[in-house]
Amino acid sequence: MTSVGRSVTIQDVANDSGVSVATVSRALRGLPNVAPSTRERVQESAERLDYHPDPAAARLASGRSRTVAMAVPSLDSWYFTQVMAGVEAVLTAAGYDLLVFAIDSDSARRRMTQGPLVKRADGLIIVNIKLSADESAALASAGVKVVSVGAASDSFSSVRVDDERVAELAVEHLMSLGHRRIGLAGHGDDPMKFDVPLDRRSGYRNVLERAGLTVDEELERGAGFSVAGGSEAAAHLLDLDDPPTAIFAMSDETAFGVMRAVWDRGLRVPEDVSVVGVDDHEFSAVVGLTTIRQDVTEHGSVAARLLLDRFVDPAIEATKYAVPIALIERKTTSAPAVIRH
Amino acid sequence: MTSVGRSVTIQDVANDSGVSVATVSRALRGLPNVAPSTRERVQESAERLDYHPDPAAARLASGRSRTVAMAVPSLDSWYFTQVMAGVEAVLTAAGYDLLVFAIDSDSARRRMTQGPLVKRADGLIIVNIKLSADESAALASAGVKVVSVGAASDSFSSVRVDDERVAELAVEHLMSLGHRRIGLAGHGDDPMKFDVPLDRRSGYRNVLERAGLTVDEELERGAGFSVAGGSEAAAHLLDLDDPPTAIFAMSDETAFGVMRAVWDRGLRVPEDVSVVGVDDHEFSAVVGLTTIRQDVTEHGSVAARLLLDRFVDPAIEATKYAVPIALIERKTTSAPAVIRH
DNA sequence: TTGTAAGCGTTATCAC
DNA sequence: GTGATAACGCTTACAA
Repeated sequence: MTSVGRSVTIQDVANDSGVSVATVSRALRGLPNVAPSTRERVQESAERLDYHPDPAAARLASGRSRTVAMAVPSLDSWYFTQVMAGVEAVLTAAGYDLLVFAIDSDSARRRMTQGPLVKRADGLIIVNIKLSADESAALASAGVKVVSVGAASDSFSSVRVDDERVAELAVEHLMSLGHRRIGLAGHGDDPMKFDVPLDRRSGYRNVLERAGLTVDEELERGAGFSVAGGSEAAAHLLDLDDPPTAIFAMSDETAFGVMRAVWDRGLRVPEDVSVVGVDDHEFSAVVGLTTIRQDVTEHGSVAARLLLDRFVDPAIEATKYAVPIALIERKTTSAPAVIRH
Repeated sequence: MTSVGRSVTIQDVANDSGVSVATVSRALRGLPNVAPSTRERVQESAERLDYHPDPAAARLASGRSRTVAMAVPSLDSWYFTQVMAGVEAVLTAAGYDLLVFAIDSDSARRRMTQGPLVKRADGLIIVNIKLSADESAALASAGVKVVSVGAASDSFSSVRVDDERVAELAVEHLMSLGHRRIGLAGHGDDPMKFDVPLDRRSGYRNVLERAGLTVDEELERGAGFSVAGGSEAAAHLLDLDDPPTAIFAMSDETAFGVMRAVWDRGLRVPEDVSVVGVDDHEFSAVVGLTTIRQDVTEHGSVAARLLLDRFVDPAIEATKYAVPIALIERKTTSAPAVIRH
């Protein structure tokens, strides 16, 4: 229980151990060219005095902050916070701190690339955010390393799944059960900034086309990767003159919304409508949702690791890491009960 | 697109606007004693040069970091991230940054009160974490303001719900439907650090005792406020010789796990077992879970606001803010189908 | 192997 | 109302 006031500085440790502050700095950071006996003495002093280097001073002198920033479109989505959990665990183990930003407006977006953020963090992990060339350049020139989760990029490393394949797995599964009229919930409305939905739509179309079916754009309905979005999209699809017998939702949360809309109409899943999601959300097992599984936490831990690697070797080349996926069959998909029309 | 290298400093702005750095600092921070014309000129220069003060330098000189840290037991819980969303929104609006820590080990806990964290943040928001006297003292002497969400405290402000009342509402509802044998899922196993479960158990017992029923400890089963915890607790309760006809789960996530366990046994909700949760999770409406609603995001925004208030007036007294609650009746509760034994 | 000292970019305390 | 200038606590050449 220290008294209020000035805290222990490197100078205190230097005095206590009878060496200069420079030596203390070297000793404590494990730099070479320090006599073992000296290092030991310094460490002992630091420990006894409960010394902790001031991060702001270190940042000012060295330019490095041992902090990484993470930017997500929102904080109330399961996916984003799950990624964050993966990021945090790896960062903490490496002695880095995590700064979190929700990028939900243009001003927030500007703050990410221009504002003081670039001086506060050595690296930036963006999730489901697509950087413009200017934004990338600004970050690069400020010396901020970037790793992207969700969206690919040529200028920095990224971790994502093969989104076309994700959709193909889902739709192939539905087709194999006999479905021919398959709805799509979730191709989103912001293609400028985020291309996951577009890739998944491509995968969806690929399978239909390969099977010789014509793509009916009426069956593709935007949704916000959220429960509400899924409900809205499904409501629309089910009101069609010729409604789908199955719906591929672009996330499990979207799928939950779809299921809700189905139930609200007095229909049953999967008897009347089959549903497939993506993620393998914690609740999917509870409600028996068939889904395309991906380890979301791993997205985060891999991203953090790629970033840390980049810190130790800035010359390392940008990689595109693909997380594995798998179809998990549960109870929301079955053969269509009736052949319609 | 600036070139790589040194960024714009206060000196550059000073040169550009023809005043000293001291004046620039004053002008830009809105301090008094600056001629309006000067201030305008400085602001114009800063804008044009795209100047942003270095947070580390400011922190070093002023002692304030315009950053707050948030510590949660884990990042993969809906509750915590929802609180975080509320915190982030308020902080961002006030120009503060958010540092996130998962406190899932003793070393993480130590880092929170001793390590460099205290030099990185002006304030700390803890969620469902109970500080020891020593920890509180350490934080206080380091000048870090604390606000607690979930756990109350005498030394700093807190925001929470009336947890006894939460449980009472839930159990009274069950009793009014005719249930007499009511299970409790979730009183946790870490009473040293977190007293929400204990208060909820008190509320649960209060209602039973008021009704003249005897409390059967066999019906009280720990659970980790998670889906898995709920399943485990429910499995145990349902295997009792005289199983409950209803279960009060301490969170919606716990309730989902309870429901799963009920279904796994071939039983139905609510026909065989009624279930009530707490939170009003986004998915509760989807599955029709009866619950005690609380605005979780608001927990976070209120906490952040209390902290910011404390920054402007450190002498402000510690308050205990109680967030409102309400019973939301849905489809998981009904009268017990059979009067047992 | 160790010490000296010059920064790093601000803020704050004085004078003026 | 404005300007010097001394901190703030550390890192890092450069010397020794």
